[in-house]
Formats: sequence, C-alpha cells, structure tokens
Amino acid sequence: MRLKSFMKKMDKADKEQKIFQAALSLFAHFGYRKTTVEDVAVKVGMTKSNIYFYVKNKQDLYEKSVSHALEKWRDTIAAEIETVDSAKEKFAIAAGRSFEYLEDHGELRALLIKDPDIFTLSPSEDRFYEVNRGAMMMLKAVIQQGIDEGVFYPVDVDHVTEFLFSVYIMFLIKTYVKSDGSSSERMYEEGLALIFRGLCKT
Amino acid sequence: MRLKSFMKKMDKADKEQKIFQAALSLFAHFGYRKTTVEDVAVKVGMTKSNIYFYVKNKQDLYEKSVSHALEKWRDTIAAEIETVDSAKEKFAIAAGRSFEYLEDHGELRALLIKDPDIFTLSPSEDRFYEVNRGAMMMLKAVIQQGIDEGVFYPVDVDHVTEFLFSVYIMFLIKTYVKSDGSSSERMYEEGLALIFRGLCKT
DNA sequence: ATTTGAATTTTTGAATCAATTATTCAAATA
DNA sequence: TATTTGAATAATTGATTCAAAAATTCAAAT
Repeated sequence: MRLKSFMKKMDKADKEQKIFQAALSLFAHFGYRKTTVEDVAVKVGMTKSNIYFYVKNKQDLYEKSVSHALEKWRDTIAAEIETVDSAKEKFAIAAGRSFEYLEDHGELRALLIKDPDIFTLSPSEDRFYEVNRGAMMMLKAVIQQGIDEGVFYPVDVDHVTEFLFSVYIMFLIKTYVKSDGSSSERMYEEGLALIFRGLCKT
Repeated sequence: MRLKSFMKKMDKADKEQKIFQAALSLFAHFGYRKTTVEDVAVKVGMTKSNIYFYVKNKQDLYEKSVSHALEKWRDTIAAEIETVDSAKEKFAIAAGRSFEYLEDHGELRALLIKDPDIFTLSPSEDRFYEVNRGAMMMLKAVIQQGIDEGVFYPVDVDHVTEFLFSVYIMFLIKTYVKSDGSSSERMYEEGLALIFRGLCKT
C-alpha cells in the first residue's frame, strides 16, 4: 500500500530522531568509547542489532547523531536570520544567537568538550564539513547582501567569509572547548565590534 | 678569579645554545619520542649525562629548546618593529614579517607540524606562555601607540590585543599546522585588511 | 519493512617481560 | 669550583599474550 509505506517512512524518520537524540545524550555524558551500542539500544528501547538497521556502524551512529544536532543548530539560526531584513541585522543575529544557542544547549556543549575536534580550523579534516559548509554559505549570503545593499565594503566575499567563519570557530573553541577564566566574552564583543567596523561603510 | 668565572659563564651560555640548536633540529626531524637524550649528546659532542648538567630532564630540554627558538623569532620581529616609527607601519611589519620569518625557517615549521600544540588557543595550557605573552605585549604596545597617536580607534586595548593575537595564532595554525590546499594566504590578506580597516580611523 | 536472538568477529585492557632510554651520582678532570 | 664522565639504577616503551567486552552479521520471526 502506498499509504502504509508512507506511514512507515514517517515512523522510520521518527525513530531515527529518537536514536540520534538518545545517542547524543550518551555520547555527551560518557564519550564515544564509554558508550556502547547496547547502551543506546536500551535507552531507545530496542535491541542492539536493530540499531544496525538504521546506521552502518558505531562510527556512523556517532557522526549521524552529531550531524543531526549541528543541523538543528544551524537551521535554528537560519530561521532567526529570516526574521529580519537588513544585512547588518542579519549579521548581528548570526553572531549573537549562535552563541546563545550553545549557551542554552548544555548537552551539545558537553559533547564539544568530550570531542574538541568537532570544531577544527582545518576544513580537510572536518568530519562535519557538510553542515559547516552550509553554515558558512549562510554567512556568505549575508555578506553578499550587505555588499549589494551598499552597506558593507565590496570585499572579496569568499575569502572574507572564510576568514569570518574561522574567527567564529576560533571563538567557539576559546569559549567552550578551551575556556580559561573567560574574559573570552569581552574579547568576543570587542573583536566583533572591530570586525563590524571593518566591514561596514560609515 | 672573577674574570675566569665570567669567561666560564660565556662558555656555558654558548654551550647551552649549541645544545638547544642541536636538540631543536633533532626534535624537528624525528619528534619528541624518537629522539633520545643520547642523540642530542652525540650531535653536540658530549656525554648523555653531561646534558643533565644543563637541563633538568628530557622534557626540560625540549621546552628550553623550543622556547629558545621562539624567543629568537620574537626578538627578530621586535627589532624590525623598532626600525619604523608610526604605529601603522609597526603593525604592518608585525603582521607581515612574523609569517615571513616562519617561511624562512623550515626547521621551526617542521617542529610545529610534529607538535601542533606548541600553538594553542588556550593560554592556560600554553607551554610557552611566557614567550607568547611577550609577543602579545609587543602587539599591545603597538596598538596603544596607535591610539595615543590618534590613528587607531580608542578600543579596549587589552581585549582587542587578546583578540588580534588569537587571530594571529589562528592564522599560524591554519597556514602551517593544518594547511589545506591553502587559499589561506589570500584569506590572511583579506582578513588583515578587514581588521586594519576596523582599527584605523579614516 | 522491521525486529530479534544467537553466532561470529573485532576490539580492548590488563598482565608480563625484555630491551631501550632516562636519570642519578660518586669520582675524575680541567 | 665548574664541568665532565662512566657506571649503576630507575622508569618507560613496545611487543606479546589472552580473556572479557563490545561490535557486527545474519537467518529466522513478526
């Protein structure tokens, strides 16, 4: 039946969600090695072997779980950016809300600390390249819009985007992964202001 | 004898230099684990046990060797900064020559690749904090001078310095430690231009 | 199409041991 | 006195083994 198979697909997507959420929670608490596929299965109420119906192997389970969380993050910011019109406002929202989101999601934060290489300065060893590339394209669109509107300097969009995204990753690392006493917030504000000034025509 | 003990001190400093250079070269080629204290001793023409007259242990040998190289780097830039007067010029020299120096010193570069954590975004886990702090203070002085001269915006010097130094470290990591195909140079130019624009009054 | 239990393969961690390497130090030297 | 050495000791590493735990497969069941 068409309808039935459609229903089943929904179920499957739902179940995948459940698995990814449960897995993320465990990975965040205990780390990759200390969480077993069986732990995840138990938490989600199925058998170990059934997990393999949804993912290729444990590594795949991990990557899909993290990707899923990162996509949710990115899409949340994307939606918020859509609520305003001007490039300046969009830039401010992207910069501000990205951090607030992480502030509000302790589990994701815990995961970043367990596995600091989730954010890397090296695209070629970025295990979540696709998600991050998406985020970067979002930023690029904002910058391009600002240039088109004539409020941003006509910079080299690709390289400036890459630069700003790297600075963003740097801030994430400094704030959540290698957080010291953290005058890091103040540094973020000052650095952002400096960049904003360098980006906007007066 | 006063004179004699003075002479001996010179000799000692010389020999330390020799040891540090030899050690750095070996560490850069073979990495920390694969180079033995004896390798260093042989290369410098003394006995293994005599190395311990100059350093506390192998770890100390490594740290002193790297610190020594980093200090030389920093002092070279410091000297070059002194050759010009204006804050803008000093900033440009600091930004440009730091990278060129590394470009010219393959052994130091090789070392960075063997031990990527020499440069960290986290001051609290920076094994070479003192040297790096010195470099940061240099940068801070330039920014302060620019503000005093009235050519830079009156920014929060401490936090902006910290920000710029972090960006500098980020570039080093991206360019030499995690270098991809490296459109990294172009990104550096664009990012630097953006920052410079955000820093300088028009 | 999804789930399961049981079987199989792979990985991990602890334990052992020999060889290598780091470190100490009393005696020698300059 | 400052520096160097050889010889002795202590600590670390790497290879190997092996049993337990965990990952993965799959034929059969729902």
